[in-house]
Amino acid sequence: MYRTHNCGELRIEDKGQNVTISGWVQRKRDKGGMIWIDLRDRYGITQLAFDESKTDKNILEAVGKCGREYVLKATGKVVERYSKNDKMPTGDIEIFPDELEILSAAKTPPFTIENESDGSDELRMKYRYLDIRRNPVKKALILRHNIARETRKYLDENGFLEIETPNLIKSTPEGARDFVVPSRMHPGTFYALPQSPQTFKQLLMLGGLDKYFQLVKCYRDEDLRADRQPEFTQIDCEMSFVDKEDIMTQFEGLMQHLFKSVLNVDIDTPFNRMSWHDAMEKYGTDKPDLRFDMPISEITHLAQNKGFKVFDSVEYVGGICAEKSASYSRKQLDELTKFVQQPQVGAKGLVYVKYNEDGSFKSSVDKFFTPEDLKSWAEAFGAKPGDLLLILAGNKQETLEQLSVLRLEMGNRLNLRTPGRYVPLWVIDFPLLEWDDETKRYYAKHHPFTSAKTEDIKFMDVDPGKVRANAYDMVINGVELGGGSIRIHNTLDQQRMFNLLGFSEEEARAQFGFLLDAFQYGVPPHGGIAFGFDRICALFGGSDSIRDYIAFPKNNAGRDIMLDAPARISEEQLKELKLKIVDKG
RNA sequence: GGUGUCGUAGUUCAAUUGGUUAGAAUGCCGGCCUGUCACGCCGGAGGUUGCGAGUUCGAGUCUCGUCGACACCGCCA
Repeated sequence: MYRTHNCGELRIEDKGQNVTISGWVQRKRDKGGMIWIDLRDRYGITQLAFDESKTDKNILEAVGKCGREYVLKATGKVVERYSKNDKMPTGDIEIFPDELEILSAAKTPPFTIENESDGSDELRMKYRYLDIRRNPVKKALILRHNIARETRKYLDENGFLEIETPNLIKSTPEGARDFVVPSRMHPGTFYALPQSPQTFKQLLMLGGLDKYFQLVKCYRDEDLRADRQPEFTQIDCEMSFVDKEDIMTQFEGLMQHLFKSVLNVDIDTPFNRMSWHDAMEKYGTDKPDLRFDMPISEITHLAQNKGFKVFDSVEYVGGICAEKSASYSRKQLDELTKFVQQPQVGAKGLVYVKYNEDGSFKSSVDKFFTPEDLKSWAEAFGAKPGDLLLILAGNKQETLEQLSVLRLEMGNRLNLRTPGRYVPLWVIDFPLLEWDDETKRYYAKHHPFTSAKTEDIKFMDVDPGKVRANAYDMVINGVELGGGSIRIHNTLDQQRMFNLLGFSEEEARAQFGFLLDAFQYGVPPHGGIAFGFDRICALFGGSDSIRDYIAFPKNNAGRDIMLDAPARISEEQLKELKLKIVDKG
């Protein structure tokens, strides 16, 4: 037997028991005469003690060999410590082993297995199995497990069925790039890995299953980000005989349950709602962080025709008001200017107006504007003495986006993005379609199965860009956690949608014939939502990167540096698949 | 596809802005120490400064290329 107890559970009450524990050597302290080993497993650390004058010679010899991360099995009596450690749960006791077995020797690990490791990200990813031994990584994976368990519990209790859908499916032209898998039995043809089980879950509704969910891997062959992996997990859900309100209420409930059961945090329902249009105008983004307000105000009409060419020559002038920041130094303002001028942000420059405590103004454009002008701006911003106005100008769309980035930066600098505080929001009334200038056609903003708002259907033929969708995104603290829609549920509307997207009837049939056929056999009105499970984990864990919550993530370039994947395959494999590599890049 | 930052002992970083033998901490190895728990003390080993070219009397430092890591833009219905 390898253990009677784990390394985290023995207490003073267990004094006198004969126990066996197994684990890894966290640390060895040789004091001369006395030697201690901290033995670690998933549950904690227990100290082994060895007395050079009393412990068996063979055991001492084995102890001498032990280095960090050796795997040991130790049997002995639990004794009360002579000097206790109140920082450890097991700090009152230790074990004097009378048997010790080295189960596995270990090379010295390339980085320290401590809460604050000395290893870089790259090194820790290469040796991810060692990294996982560290408490922060272990905790993140436990958090992920807890969120998964509570998701299943809530959805089960609400009548949802977890149903698996296939991973080898068919490539579709819309949306993200597909990962593709060659078929051996049908040379020259390919499966695609699903970007989401979208059509399957709709067919499950046709199948009458009513309420479906799945914790499901999805795959998108696009470039990575801190919050984007090529394979990721969704909480994918669909319901029948529901409208938008039913779904929003149901999944506010899920989120409320997760916050309460996993973090013991109370969040209020119903969540606030904001139209996509308002979000873009007020915050420059469709996923505003509402832990702080600092909305964007437009002052184009106040700032133009006063002789300042930069403002006169543009479509849009607007900015944000940072409270109590008029005392910002030249250096800080230069930093902000540099920040917005980074190519990633792309602003040409930054105009500031300090609304001083004494009511006077100091700005970078004093040459062009009178104090009265600046006062009118301050009023437009709702600014008070002591506030700092930060103003950008340019093309409207781009400037709003730049202001949204600047707003988040100011939120960070002013510590307004409080960790542990959660402000949920539904963003609704998304445009159904997006015009693409390059290909001169509309694309579905969400996906081609999303229905239009009834009152906007009249614009469908005359001004499709104006049609709003029955879609909703859940945003918490500026993170887009999930989104969904009420689906189209009749053949005619679906065909009209494919038409708008430029599909010929034949193309629509070839791609989605099974769905159009299915729609002829009695379709319940239905809709659903999908959450980024990894993002929920990162939000709950307080991290910006989902990699910390994935056991074996891919790096920035989509590689698994532990496996060294992707990799070449053998000539035999290629032959079997009837594939030929023409250009190795 | 593009932009930016970075790359120096096993590891994390430094090197006075181009100048002697590239340092520190930590880890590792050896020795001492009977109550440690980030133990302590003494000693030791450890380097093709990612790789390649160039400028220079002289390059870790400057230039170009290349490879890699990270963040972002494009992309992600």
